[in-house]
Amino acid sequence: MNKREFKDKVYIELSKAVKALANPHRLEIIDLLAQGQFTVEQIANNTGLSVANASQHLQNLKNAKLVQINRKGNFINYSLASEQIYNALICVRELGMTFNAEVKKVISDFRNGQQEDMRAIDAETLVTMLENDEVILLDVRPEEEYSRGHIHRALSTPIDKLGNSLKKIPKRKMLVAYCRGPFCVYADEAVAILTQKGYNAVRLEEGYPEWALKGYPVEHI
Amino acid sequence: MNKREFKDKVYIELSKAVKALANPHRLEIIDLLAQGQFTVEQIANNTGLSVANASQHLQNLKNAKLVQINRKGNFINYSLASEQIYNALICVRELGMTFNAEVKKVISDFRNGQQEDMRAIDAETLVTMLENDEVILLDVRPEEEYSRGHIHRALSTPIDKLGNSLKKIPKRKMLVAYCRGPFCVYADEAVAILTQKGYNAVRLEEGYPEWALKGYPVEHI
DNA sequence: CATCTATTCTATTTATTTATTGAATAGACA
DNA sequence: TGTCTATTCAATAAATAAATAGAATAGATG
Repeated sequence: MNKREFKDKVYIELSKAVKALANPHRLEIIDLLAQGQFTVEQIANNTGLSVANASQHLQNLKNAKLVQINRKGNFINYSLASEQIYNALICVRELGMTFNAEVKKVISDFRNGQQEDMRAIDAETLVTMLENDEVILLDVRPEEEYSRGHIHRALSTPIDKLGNSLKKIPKRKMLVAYCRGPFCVYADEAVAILTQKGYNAVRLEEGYPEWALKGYPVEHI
Repeated sequence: MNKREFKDKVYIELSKAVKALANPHRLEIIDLLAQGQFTVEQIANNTGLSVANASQHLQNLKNAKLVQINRKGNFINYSLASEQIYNALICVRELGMTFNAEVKKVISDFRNGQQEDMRAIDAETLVTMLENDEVILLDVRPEEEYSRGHIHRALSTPIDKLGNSLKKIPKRKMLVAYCRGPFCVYADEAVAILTQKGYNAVRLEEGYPEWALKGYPVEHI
């Protein structure tokens, strides 16, 4: 094997891993799987794909060793093969958000369209606020995802049942809502509703997976 | 814009950045550009591409804002748009090397093919050794790349003129050779030659760009 | 201004990727 | 054992990406 053959082989193999990530649907699937395991149908529903199409993309990710399966009864659950995969997604997200102005534009357009000034606080600030007991932290993801793991001291208030949860929440404290990550809009929706109801609410910049990856305190049941 | 449209747009834009990296030749080009700026022809020569083809790939990278141009006389020099791009490459490299066993295999096959036990030391070890004046550090990249920037206290001993350089190098000290990065074979070739001539030589795990990115001492002229 | 040359563009062919549909499969459970 | 069902496979069509070769361009230099 000469130098050129060696380099060709190495870069071709390397590009296979990148190609597995080089598709909008697969990026969305990885982002979703960072919350935990999901069946093919759940993945299809969450991403707007047909089941067959979702399955194909999952095969693609599985071949690249980025996801793994785990059979439970009649269902097959897909999950990330390792935390490092999410790390790569964060890397790629940084790249996209830094060098593709369009990404930033789409996000700010969407948030402005919601007619809310979506201020966000970061993980470090939240840690201090939680220590001082200044805030109530709301996990607005579906309950199932909360139960798999959530930020220490967060309450489960799924976005679609937010109305019910409000009764228990006093208005005098500041609320912080978080969800799956920067491209998940549950927290935005929650802040919009809460603000409209007279609460003082902001979103957390980080989603649950990033929070956990940074080593901040989490709880599993 | 509804939720689905928003997500579709975000992930499509995000995938554009990834698609720019999802090609073996473009990965190799990025790896090369981490050494500094190169003309289209230099890039073509270094990667085994035709000039027209290299130019096309460069346009692709330019559209994704990953590389920038800088005109000098009759030539156009391409360089990475920011250090962060190389960061993304490292991320992707980690992903590939961790989850694609084939990458590791190709590398070890190639090194074994050279009939040398290619031991390597890491940056931290080297720093200590340099402080204790225990080693001579050799930059075996082309002289031009050395002159753009190199590791503090390294000598320029380009691989194709290594024979000439040897006269000045005493045999009693250990030699450490480094080059462009993990997929560059100059350091391997150098270690093979040096060992064969009776020197005690090893390669540095990191290439120059990684060394610099980690904040270890460098020198520019 | 004319020429030279590094680079880019255009057109074409070939290869790869994606979505869709309907059929096939593999495992669970009665 | 047979049925049920979640998932995958296979075939096709449509879209996108890549390599090649030759023409075009833009800027430098005399």
